[in-house]
Amino acid sequence: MWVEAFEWNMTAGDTDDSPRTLKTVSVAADVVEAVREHGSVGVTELADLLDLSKSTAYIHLKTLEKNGFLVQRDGEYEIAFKFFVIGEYARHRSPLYRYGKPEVDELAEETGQYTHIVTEENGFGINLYQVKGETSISDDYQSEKPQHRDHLHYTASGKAILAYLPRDRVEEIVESHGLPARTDNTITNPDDLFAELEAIRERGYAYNDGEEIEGFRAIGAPIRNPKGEVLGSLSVSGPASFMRDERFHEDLPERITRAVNVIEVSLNMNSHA
Amino acid sequence: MWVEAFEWNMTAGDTDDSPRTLKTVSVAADVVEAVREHGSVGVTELADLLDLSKSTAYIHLKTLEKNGFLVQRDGEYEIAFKFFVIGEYARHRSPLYRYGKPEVDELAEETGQYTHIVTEENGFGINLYQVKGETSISDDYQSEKPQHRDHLHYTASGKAILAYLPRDRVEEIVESHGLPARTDNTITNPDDLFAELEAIRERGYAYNDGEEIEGFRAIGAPIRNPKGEVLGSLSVSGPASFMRDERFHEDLPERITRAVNVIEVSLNMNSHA
DNA sequence: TCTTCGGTCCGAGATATGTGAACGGTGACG
DNA sequence: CGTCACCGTTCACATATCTCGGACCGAAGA
Repeated sequence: MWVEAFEWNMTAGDTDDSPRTLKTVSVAADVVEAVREHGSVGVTELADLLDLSKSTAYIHLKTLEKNGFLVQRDGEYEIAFKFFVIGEYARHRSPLYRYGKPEVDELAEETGQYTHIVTEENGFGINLYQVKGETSISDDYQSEKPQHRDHLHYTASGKAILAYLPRDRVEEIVESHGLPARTDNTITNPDDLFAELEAIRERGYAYNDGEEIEGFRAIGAPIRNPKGEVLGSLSVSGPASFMRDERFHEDLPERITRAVNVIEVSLNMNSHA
Repeated sequence: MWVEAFEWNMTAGDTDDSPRTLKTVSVAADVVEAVREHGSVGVTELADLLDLSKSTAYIHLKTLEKNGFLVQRDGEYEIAFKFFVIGEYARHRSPLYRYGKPEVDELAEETGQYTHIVTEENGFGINLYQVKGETSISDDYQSEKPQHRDHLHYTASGKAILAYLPRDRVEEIVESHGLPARTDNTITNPDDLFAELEAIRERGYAYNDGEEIEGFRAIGAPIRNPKGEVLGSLSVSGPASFMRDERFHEDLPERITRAVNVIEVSLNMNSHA
């Protein structure tokens, strides 16, 4: 019996579902990530950052530049707009975006608050589209540093999605990404989370009461296909002072659910099935 | 004597300005490109597409998936939203976007027409931000298939940029990307282009009269830094019926130039220099 | 002028990559 | 119900390719 097969370098705990992967490409991915984190980097800087030899760092940067993923500005390498172009392509390809956008626009107009459409990828929430309503306060909230990828467990949209994902999928996500706290109200305990998700399923939509940002509330409802699979969610968020009483507990939920229905109908009609 | 070193695969004509590049990474880049072109691909399909062995195609797809650049949906691989996330990051990092957006919004509001902010990368125009004004016709124009990367020579914004790039840079661009025609009015001759660019410099802004889309006109003005380098451009476009007479020849140019000035001032103020 | 630091380039050796062939599962079709 | 065809997956091997250290070069600063 061949025990040798177990000698692998995988940082203990890694499930060994390992189709061989290309090391060079993974390094390149690390380079992109590093460049993104640091905004702009030079050759030596990157080498230190990733523990590569200068020559390796150099060759990687040059290759990524040649392929259009990085550009040099003032001698330093930066993320190229190619990512933006491809990203926009991916977004516009998504039916959720295409059919969701009009509803988001309308909801934002009506409520005057931040309105989002979110989907899930690799256990994170992707903020596919977001509109800042007229009444929305604080330009700096999400305007300078917009989070286009975020944890799912501390947003209304995220929880709305989690509530309708298979339980084992949620467990996987919790395990791999954890439940980091953003405020004192953030759910950080798996049991609490599952209870919350159950409540959401009973209610049909999710609340967020200061779990991401102190003083901010949100309501999010899942968008599902006929098979019951969740594709994403629609949510409205605003200051607690605005999200109160009937508006928070009746009007908005009703309005959001209606918008979701419209989106779901559009999705089904156009899903040539 | 090892002559073998000269056997290189570079498709004859390739200038051999060869900082060695990573073949594997370039293949991965090709894979991404292929997936984007085809929307979604399977293993065998990709192998045929790029003349790879099935196993190689497989390994590349898996690697890109593991690194988050591709996702599997219904068994086929697609572009992941990671591109969108990184792309949004790049966009928001750009001062041109940050300081240009408010002006674009305002201009679109005032004119009711499509308003764009464009920058250049690798000889192409990148549509950093675009708003569809209230009066803008035809939802399908650029709504289903938004071009976020386009040639520079047949748009007002593009020509405004070209006019203020160094001449040899423009020649490079023309040489590598050509001057493909979009309509009968598209400038397809380098000499004509350079004459046009000269006219733009004298005028201070660029016109587009049906060179991209029949019946569509546009005005674009360059956004420059104190050193005189062009960073991008601002443009308004609409149907010829709207872009006429004084509006086309005086009011709009004046209005756009004013907006450009505002942007330039913001840029300079915040360029901690 | 000398030093430092960053980017560029090279040869060599280790190893990660590309490949073809084989396997297993699934759906189509007779 | 059995067979075929197709697709994704895996393996072991030969070799092309990556990584690395070290050397070079030009610019900036002391």
